[in-house]
Amino acid sequence: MPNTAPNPLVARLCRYVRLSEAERTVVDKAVAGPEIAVRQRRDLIREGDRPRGVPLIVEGWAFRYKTLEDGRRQIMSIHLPGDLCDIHGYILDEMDHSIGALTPVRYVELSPDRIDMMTGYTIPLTRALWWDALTKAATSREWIVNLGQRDALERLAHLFCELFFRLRAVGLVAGHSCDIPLTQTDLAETTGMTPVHVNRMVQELRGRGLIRWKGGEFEALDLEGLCDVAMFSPDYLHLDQAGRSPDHDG
Amino acid sequence: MPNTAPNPLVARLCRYVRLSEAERTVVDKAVAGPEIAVRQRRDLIREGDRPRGVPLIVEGWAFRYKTLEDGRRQIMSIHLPGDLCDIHGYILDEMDHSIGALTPVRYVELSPDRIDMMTGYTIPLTRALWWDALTKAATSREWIVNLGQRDALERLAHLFCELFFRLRAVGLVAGHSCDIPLTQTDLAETTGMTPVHVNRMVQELRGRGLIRWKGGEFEALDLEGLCDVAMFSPDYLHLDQAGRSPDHDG
DNA sequence: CGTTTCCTTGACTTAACTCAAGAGGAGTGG
DNA sequence: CCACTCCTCTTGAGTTAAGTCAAGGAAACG
Repeated sequence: MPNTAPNPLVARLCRYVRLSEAERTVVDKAVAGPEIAVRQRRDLIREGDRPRGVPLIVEGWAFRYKTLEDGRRQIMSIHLPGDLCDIHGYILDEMDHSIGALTPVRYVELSPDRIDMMTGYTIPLTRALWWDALTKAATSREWIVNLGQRDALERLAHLFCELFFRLRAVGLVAGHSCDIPLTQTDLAETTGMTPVHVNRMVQELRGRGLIRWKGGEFEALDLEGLCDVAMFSPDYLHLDQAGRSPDHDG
Repeated sequence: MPNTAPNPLVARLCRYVRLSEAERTVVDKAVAGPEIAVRQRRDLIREGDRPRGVPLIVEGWAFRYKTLEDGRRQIMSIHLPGDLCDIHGYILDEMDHSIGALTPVRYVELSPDRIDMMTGYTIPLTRALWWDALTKAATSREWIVNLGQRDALERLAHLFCELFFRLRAVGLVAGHSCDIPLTQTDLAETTGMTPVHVNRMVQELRGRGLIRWKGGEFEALDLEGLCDVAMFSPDYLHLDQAGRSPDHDG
């Protein structure tokens, strides 16, 4: 029985535009398909593979990464439930990086023809898909700023802020708390520092009373303070204008 | 007399697919429009502005950047002639960053309806536009890897490699030489280091006999060696498969 | 209950930054 | 044509943020 749960892509696209019943049906059809389960720390797709379709994360956390010849690894993006990984990525002949599962992940693979079914169906739907792609591009750019200009503490704080805002946008924050099921080594590979130094910076954030984070449970004790440390502004996530109809169920 | 010069967007898209006469005409029409000249170090568009259209760089080097509250600045991407800056960026209400001119720049601003004219005209054309957007996203991700995992020397070498390959792809390399009209401060803001340290690293690359770079003229004395230092692989630029018909006028 | 993974801490090292000053060019105006 | 400024590049000396190495502890796992 597919899709008894709310379609996460519909939820996502409704952040950007108001979708008609017909549009929702099209998206539902596009997403209808077997869910694939990936175990923690396994890959959804590997560098060098020919892309088959576009993964839509239904549950769990995924991440894109690249490994250098000498083993250094960098996480290039983190994908949360509802995230579409690179719509149209299937156009390229070969993956230039890998996508892995940080936690156990369930996802649906949208085939090119199902993508085509959505793009070009109506203008608002196309627009919403673009919007999603654009915010992902903006997020990549923000990570460049983060890595290039912020020091270790700011960088870590910024990542926590981003994750917090993104999780909140998909309803995964309760109060000031959410799950952040990353290891400190994951954070290190994301922020370009060593695990040891991540540890020290996490403690610093804890010591300043900004965050609690233990066993994967995260709490923003002082969100404003955390944003200040990070010089974080959620503008690049383009949530505000988008959030004009949070009542997805019309 | 518009477009006596070859249309740079046609040239770009022909890297990805073979375009029909009709498709070329559509692209020509989309690009037909007044060229805008921007003086060196001025902005094409600023953070906070409402995007008007999509800049297509005709001549010169442009760059996206973001400035933090305290003045630190990061260059997030570099745009060379033929580059389309974020097709569909006009969908977003507000720019979350600025685009400036590194050199004197001439560009055409494609209005949303001209973009729409191209997207959806035919499948190959749409595909080519997507391809272009995808390689730009891949480049952003590679910059993340660069900033996160490579040390100063590798990082600088990597940037030189990327610029060299990209310039070559648009016919701006002669032999092993090309213009790289950046200051060392520009490189610093791109690679997330200080100008002083950029200087030292440039000298190191010179000292190893890998590059010559003086007065904006760059020469890859030992391209292979430079790629080795950088652990550079041009895969992410997705030039190879694309380059199957370099004879654009065929 | 043993093993593995992850977190934590300390002591030491190093890559990169900071500050400061000088040199070389390019452009400008007297 | 020279003096001036401005900008970029260069170099040196001292400092600091972050990395390295190593070991112990805590928690999770089978």
